[in-house]
Amino acid sequence: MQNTPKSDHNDAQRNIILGSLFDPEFSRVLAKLEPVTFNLGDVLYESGDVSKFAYFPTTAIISLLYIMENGATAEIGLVGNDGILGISLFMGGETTTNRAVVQSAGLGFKMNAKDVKAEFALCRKFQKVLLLYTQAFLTQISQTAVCNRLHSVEQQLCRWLLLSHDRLDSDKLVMTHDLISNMLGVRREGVTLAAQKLAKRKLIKNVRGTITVIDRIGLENAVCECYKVVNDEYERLLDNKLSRHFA
Amino acid sequence: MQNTPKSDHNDAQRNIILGSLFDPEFSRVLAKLEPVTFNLGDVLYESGDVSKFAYFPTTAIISLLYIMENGATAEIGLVGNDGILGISLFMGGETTTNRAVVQSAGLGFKMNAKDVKAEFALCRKFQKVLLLYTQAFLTQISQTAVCNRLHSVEQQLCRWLLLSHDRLDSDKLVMTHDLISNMLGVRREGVTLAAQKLAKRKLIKNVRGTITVIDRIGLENAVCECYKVVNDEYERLLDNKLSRHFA
DNA sequence: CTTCCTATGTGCGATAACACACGTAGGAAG
DNA sequence: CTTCCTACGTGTGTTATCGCACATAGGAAG
Repeated sequence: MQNTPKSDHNDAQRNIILGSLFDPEFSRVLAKLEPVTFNLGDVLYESGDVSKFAYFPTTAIISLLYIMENGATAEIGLVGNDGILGISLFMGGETTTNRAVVQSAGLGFKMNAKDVKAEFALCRKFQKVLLLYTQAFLTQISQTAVCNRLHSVEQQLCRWLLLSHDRLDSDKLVMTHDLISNMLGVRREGVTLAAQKLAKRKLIKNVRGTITVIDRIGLENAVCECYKVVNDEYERLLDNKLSRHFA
Repeated sequence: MQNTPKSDHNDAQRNIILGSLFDPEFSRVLAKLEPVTFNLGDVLYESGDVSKFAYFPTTAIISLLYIMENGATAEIGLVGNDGILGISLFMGGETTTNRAVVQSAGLGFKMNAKDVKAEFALCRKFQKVLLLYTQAFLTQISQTAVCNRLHSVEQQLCRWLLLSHDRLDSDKLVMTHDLISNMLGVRREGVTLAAQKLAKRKLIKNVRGTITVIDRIGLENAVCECYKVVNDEYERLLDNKLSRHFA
């Protein structure tokens, strides 16, 4: 079980929750982590599932979706190296009403539900950062609600691209319009139209199966205020230099 | 300062968070509460405010709104006797990005921010119920996001009426179409149209400044699934017999 | 009873997003 | 090179909601 080489240690710090811990807490938490590879489309939780694990992405992005009875979907929020998947474990509810899907393949770690709860109860710093993250995530969801109500598909696509870009190393988002439309809860054609407009403005490059960010600053100028509200709150609460703009 | 007569004691239990506590914790918490009267339109927090108090409504309803730069508004969620206003105090963020407005006048209690934090750290049961409530509230916001994305104004009005009705003693909602439109983030005319349709179906009565629920069951049949998702989660997490349907 | 403010009712053109249909093209597999 | 699946592009008509304009009516204050 002594499988925690130096590389894992460094990788774990790429996750902001884990990276906020110091020894001896960090080492103790690290000992309970297990590396995970997330593949595109993997379902980590289904609505109502009692999960055995919480997940700490480092390079992957996980999307939380609500699935309607008629099959329509809409994204609640997304989690990358800025957070943890499995809030309900330490909040006490055990389950949520969402599905968690891997939106962008990558790496991360998982931890037993039991260990998460134990550390949450035991370690002040761990508890504090998890609660702060939960508040930040709450802001993300809130702004998703606002944006869904008041903004155009094009603006929402901008916001979504920026939130995803912030959580990736690359400028390439391997992602079909169809998948994006499931996240945004709009038609595939709507995403195509919006992506074309952004491409025409030279903000992104739009080729089969991949959207490439070519003008990050331009995107930030094009997006609605919702992006900044969420980003500022993540920085404030998690001392998070997530945004490349401020990096 | 010995102003905690029997009536206050009973009133406090009407709030589900407070009502979930038992002596001696309940008495200790009660001693730190101060009765409050909430008047329609009162702003309890502004976006970014560090509040000195958390609020526990008993008969009032508080609405959390996001205000856009251009003045447009949209509701994130609402809090009545089922919850607490001031999640950011114990989550650690101190402020939120929302405005808290009294949507329906009534009574409740407030508690010093310092006392809230102290009790949260000290009292396991208090901490537990607050975190469970926060998860329930998170579900409410999530479903607001979904509903904003996928459902019609009429369905959203149904949901909003039911959520409000659940948190009131009366069948009369003292509320103009204009105010409702601010909550739902739609035009006043849109609310008028939707309310007329519901009135035509004999689900509500619609007179100047007041909407009266006359067929609760009918409304529950007319509403989208979002209402039930939220309601079920509140019941599951808070053992909450809030819904009159199940009362 | 009259005035006047506010809430509601209503109509109309504009727009964004929808549903559906079908054409085109990238690129892996044979 | 051809086949074929999938992703993307595009057109048409429909619908929900918007923005604006203005008419009506409840009801408190004088």
